[in-house]
Amino acid sequence: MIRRIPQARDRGIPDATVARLPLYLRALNGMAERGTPTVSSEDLAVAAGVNSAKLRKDLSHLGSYGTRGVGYDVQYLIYQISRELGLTQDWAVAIVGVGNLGRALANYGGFASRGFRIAGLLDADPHVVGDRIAGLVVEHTDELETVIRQRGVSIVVIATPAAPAQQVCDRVIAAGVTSILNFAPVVLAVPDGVDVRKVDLSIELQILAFHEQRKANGGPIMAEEWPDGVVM
Amino acid sequence: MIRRIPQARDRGIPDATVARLPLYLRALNGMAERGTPTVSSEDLAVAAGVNSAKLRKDLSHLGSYGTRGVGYDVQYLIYQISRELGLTQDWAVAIVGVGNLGRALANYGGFASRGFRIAGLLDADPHVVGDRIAGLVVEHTDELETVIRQRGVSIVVIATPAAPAQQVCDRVIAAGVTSILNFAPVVLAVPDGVDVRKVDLSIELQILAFHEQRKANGGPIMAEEWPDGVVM
DNA sequence: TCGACTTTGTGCATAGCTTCACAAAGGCAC
DNA sequence: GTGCCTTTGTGAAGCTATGCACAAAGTCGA
Repeated sequence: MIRRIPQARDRGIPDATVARLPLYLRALNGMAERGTPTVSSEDLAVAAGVNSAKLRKDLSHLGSYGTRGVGYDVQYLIYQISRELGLTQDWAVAIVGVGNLGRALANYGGFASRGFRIAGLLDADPHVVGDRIAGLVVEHTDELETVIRQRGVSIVVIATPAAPAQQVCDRVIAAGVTSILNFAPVVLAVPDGVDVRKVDLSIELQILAFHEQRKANGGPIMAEEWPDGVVM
Repeated sequence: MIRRIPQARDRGIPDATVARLPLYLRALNGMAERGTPTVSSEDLAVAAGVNSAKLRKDLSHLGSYGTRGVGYDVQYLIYQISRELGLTQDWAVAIVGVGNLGRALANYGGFASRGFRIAGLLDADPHVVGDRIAGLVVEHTDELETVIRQRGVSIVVIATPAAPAQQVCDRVIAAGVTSILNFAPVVLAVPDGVDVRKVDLSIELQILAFHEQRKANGGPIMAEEWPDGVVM
């Protein structure tokens, strides 16, 4: 039926693997810049901060792209991972909410270099609309649907406060978007078929605080030896 | 070295659970603001976007704080989760790197409300040093060790570019910090006993792109049914 | 007090992820 | 070609996380 020539086994890549592919890609790009022609799973694993067996298993899900006794060709592996992640095509991204975070995202260089093109910046605040940020003029959120449809936006970043996030979410989904990156501190309700990924800055700090508290209390072993405290 | 004593009465809370506690906490805070006195695991699970059995199992790791037939007392559960996460104490946080992202973090309200006090903003750029952001004056990174020691900083946020991140990391560890939140796109090398959590904005987009590409290609179900193509 | 009803806490089965360990595969020297 | 060396790719084992299903434990009205 449909020919998928370069891709014999792109079925069912585990989520955990997909989440690590960008990590490998970054490590590989660093090696490519330094002119390294090939890399072993051991070296790449160290550069990416993972176990080498895990790395090999991850890569085996993409195909058999290594050479036994030698390792992986850096350029070829970069291409294969990029293709698997969909980074060989151009993705139009819109950022909704141009506060501090939205500005930081708009100016973040890590997007453009990986095939993500910021196609629109939108905000509800008339004082922000018209500002020029990272080469784009901020538009009013009234234009949300128009921007999405006319510029082929397929990924939307929500960087608004918590309150308007769900409404923005509903609107972009109605406009056909099925991939959302959410920075607002709310759980977005979305229909099946829509992917939401969430980044929460304060959650990460809270997880750190948990571990820090453990350390301060004399380590994880002592904790269990505390007597039961006052119970309500 | 860390002793691992697997004990029956182990108070070790699974990492997956710890990562969800802040989520529950936020949902509970919303309920507390609306004056809700008690909540069932079912309702709280919906608010947090998880399965109710998972929520109950997570909470059971903290203790038996619910009442059968009734649910959980919102205020009491907030207190217990906060205490477990270490949010009942005050954490002094320093942010290194006051670019767009550092500014966004400094102005982010979600920190102060959870016991995280920003005790220092540092940058290497003399043009930025002296700026007043979120009530603090930006200091030069030369002062890093002084700021950490004199203000009791126990958590450091690295929001610098990739290049200086490892050096900043080394210095804060040398100054006694063992919890680091890293926004720089590098894998930080740290000794045992130091916790690093990493937030990478472009990785999240790449994961979204992967799934978006899958959808565009006819969905993940069809993929398995494609015949094997040409293999290199 | 009792019985109907609600909701927790958890045993258990399952699914998914990680790590080990090693046979298979390729390069290289001679 | 042969033998040795390196490194991949993967079967299998072990570990962690998930979700079902239900007994236990509590509330509440009569």
